[in-house]
Amino acid sequence: MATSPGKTETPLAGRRAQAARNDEVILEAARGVFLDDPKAPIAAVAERAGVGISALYRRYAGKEDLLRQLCHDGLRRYIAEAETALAVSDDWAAFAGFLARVVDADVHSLTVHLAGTFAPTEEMGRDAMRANELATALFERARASGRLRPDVVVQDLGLLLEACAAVRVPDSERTGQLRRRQLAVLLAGLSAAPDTDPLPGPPPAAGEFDWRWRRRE
Amino acid sequence: MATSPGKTETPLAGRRAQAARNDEVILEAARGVFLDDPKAPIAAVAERAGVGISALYRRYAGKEDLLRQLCHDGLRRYIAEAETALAVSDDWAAFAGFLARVVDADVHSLTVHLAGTFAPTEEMGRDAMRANELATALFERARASGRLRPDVVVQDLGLLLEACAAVRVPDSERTGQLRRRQLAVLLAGLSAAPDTDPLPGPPPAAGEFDWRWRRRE
DNA sequence: GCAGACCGGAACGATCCGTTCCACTGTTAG
DNA sequence: CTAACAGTGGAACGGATCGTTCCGGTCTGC
Repeated sequence: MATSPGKTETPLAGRRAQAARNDEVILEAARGVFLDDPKAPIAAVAERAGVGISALYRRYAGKEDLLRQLCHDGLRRYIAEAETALAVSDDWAAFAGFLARVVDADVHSLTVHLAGTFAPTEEMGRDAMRANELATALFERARASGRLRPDVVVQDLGLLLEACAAVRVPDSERTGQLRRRQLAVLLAGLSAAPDTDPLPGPPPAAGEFDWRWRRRE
Repeated sequence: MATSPGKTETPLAGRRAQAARNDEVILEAARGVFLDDPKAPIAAVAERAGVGISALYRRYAGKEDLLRQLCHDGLRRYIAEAETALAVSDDWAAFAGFLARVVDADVHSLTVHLAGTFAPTEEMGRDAMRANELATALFERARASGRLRPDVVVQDLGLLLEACAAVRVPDSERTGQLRRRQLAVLLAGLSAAPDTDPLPGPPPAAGEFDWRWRRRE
């Protein structure tokens, strides 16, 4: 809507423009709120966005709709970062950079932690598969670079991301710093070292984390 | 029931014995339930224990009381494990063994994740300080063994435990295995390696995680 | 000017949950 | 033997929370 009304060229005026801006404001507020607490009330989103509840319900059929949108956006971000990384020539740098950007953007909280709170669409299913393929490709390249210890598997990335997302302090900037630190420790731990013991237990298997996508609560 | 109780020597008869057994059953159920979800309803505990709600309220003044007890128990367990570890002569083995046992017992979920849901007692405050001292002692010994990279600090243990506690799959035994794996990766990451980059950002500081103990929600 | 897009926020109804209450039952002291 | 009673199960209650709806008001684009 609002694509060609002779005058809406200027970005800042009119009711239409205000509404269009609200689209973004609301999404950003929702991201902030649900990142912090996946089961926050929808009123918290409205408050944070500085709008009324109606402004939300005008855009989304219900809470589930909003959550789905948010999660899907996260998934797309994940895919985009992976594609960007795949264009990097240095195998290890591509891998490490990808993880750093995914951790920085808190994509994990946006996807995995929100999953199960809504009915996923088929498109999300396809995107999730594609995300897996891309991550696997990045992982294989990292492995080929020889800097990974031989007994890690792609699924270890799930544990790694979970570990980073679990770091949480009140100040969000500081949270980012600490997550980077955690990531560095984990990457060091996944790196090939001549004399370390092999990792214990059966490695995480494909599909072992799929339960998160099933309806919860 | 009603096995002629010549005396209450036999551990299995009588109302009194049943009640005494319930003490333990209830605590165990509560541990299981609140470990899984810190804000689970109290009725879930009763159900899991196979008792009525009254049996709970007969023992604890309210939910907060139960939570406090559980958390304090976890803290004591932490202290006990640390003391056991300090008796081990090999510095690194003491350190690694301590962490493994703390992770296995899920002490972190019992303490940190429950903190903030109740008003802590002064004794808990003292115990928390003691726990910190013991952990620091273990950490210093580990550092003295030369197997730790120089830029890690005691507070990194908080991140490490959080990372392990964040690993969660429906099957609890499997969860334990995966946590051990995560722990192994993290310990490898914290180990001294000749050519690694220093860890990024300011290291976690003392008191930076104290906010968890302040009242939440 | 006026139809209607857009919005704020009160109101509503459905849950959920902690706690209380009461009827019941087996135990045990006397 | 029996009268208290500790111990219990679970229904009932009251308060809180939250998703959603609804209505009255405002401003805009035509």
